Amino acid sequence: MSRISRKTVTSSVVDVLREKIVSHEIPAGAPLRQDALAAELSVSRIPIREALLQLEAEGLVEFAPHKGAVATRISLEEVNELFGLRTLLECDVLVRALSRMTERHLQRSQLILEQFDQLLKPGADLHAWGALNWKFHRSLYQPSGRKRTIGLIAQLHTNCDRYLRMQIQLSADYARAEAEHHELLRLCRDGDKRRARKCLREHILTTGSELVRAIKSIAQEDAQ
Amino acid sequence: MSRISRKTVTSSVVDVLREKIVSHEIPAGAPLRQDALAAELSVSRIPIREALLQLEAEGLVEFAPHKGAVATRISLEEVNELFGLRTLLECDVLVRALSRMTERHLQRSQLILEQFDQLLKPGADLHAWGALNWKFHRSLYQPSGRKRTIGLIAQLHTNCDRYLRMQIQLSADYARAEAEHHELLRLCRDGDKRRARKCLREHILTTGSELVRAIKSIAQEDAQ
DNA sequence: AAATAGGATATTGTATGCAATCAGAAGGCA
DNA sequence: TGCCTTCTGATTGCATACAATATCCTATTT
Repeated sequence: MSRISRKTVTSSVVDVLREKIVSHEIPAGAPLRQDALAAELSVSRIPIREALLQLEAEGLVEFAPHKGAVATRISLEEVNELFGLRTLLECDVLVRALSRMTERHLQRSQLILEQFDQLLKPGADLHAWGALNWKFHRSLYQPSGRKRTIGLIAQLHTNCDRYLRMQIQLSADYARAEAEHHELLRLCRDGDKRRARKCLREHILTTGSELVRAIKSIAQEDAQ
Repeated sequence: MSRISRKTVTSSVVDVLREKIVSHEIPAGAPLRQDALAAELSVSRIPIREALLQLEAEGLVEFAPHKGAVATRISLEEVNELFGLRTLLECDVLVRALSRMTERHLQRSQLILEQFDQLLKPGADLHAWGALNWKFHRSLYQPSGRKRTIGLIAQLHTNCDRYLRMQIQLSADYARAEAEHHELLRLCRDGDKRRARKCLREHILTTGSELVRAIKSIAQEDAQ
């Protein structure tokens, strides 16, 4: 069942670096020295370079010829753009998915939500939370069959996660997200396209604006 | 003015291979042997590998570990999805751009359209046509300031171009596109968001469905 | 003292070579 | 014959080594 899939060194490096960047272990703006990373991960620079190229495509890294890679720094405008893109793409694909959604799909999504409930208590393993969140959203979109769109959305989620993890004050927002997930799934079960779409739209946009607000307040504290 | 920008070998290889794929000199489904390409372009396999990774991110190539890269094969559904995505993203970004569009922007777009007129006569240098087409669209979207979105759209255009070039019977469709471009620019000048959006939407969607129709008829001929 | 040129050092870009893996053919066994 | 194993050639993945470029420091000049 579980495919053996020989992992290449490069793909492992991609995963490690992605997590380091999304978790801010590598902070935004930090230069990514190939030698240093190679030594740290005990590999040569080739897989490091190839990994950095892939991360550049994901928007987590910027490459400058002969100067090296840097973890992308993002502005408030770009956060807005990211969440705007998510709204646009996810609402579209959700509506398409609703036309083809079966009981089976709904049950799968329900199961993921139940895993969520268990996760929330111990107090926020952010990595697991982000992964599950994406899994839930993806589960809703998959019946649409729009693989390319879903791939794009996946990248947007990775980027959004990175900034969501800047917020320390979690419980309130995550509880809200949790409630909205249940509401969304209920509307999908009812097949109410219009309301489901609206619910998703607000789910994404409020998350985005909460984030922007939090970042702004952090920035103000720093300025003092 | 024009930055010197030392081109790396890798970036040249990316350009060469992209053009080969988009122009169908490398046909869909063809395997891309690293050694062969390296020999052909007189470089080592390293820049070839790195180029293939970038092209994978652009959706022109698929990489399978230990098996190598293949020029992506695309289905009719995916063509539909591509044009659907373009519609969604481009209409959104156009509306945003219209709020900030100045006379300067309009003039720049106008100039590009004039270059178009000259191009059409000699009889379709497809590469130049695609490049100009993108330049015109981008010019309309740039005032939005949505860099990330525009980047995504750029990739979609590359992919669409690739399939547009399957159509041999050009003049009719390109003349239509040409007329629609003028119409679109006029509506932008008027600041008529609703009509401009609708015009763009139809511009993209009809191009897409014409393409699908053409591909279908080709496929039918082949089947006989 | 400020600015500039030059060179030393750090870092990236690319080539070459070897190891790991895959695909297909040859051969053994039921 | 049909199926599984083993081998061989082709191909990719990765490490090492070298070349090209950028960056920083210093010395020199004005």
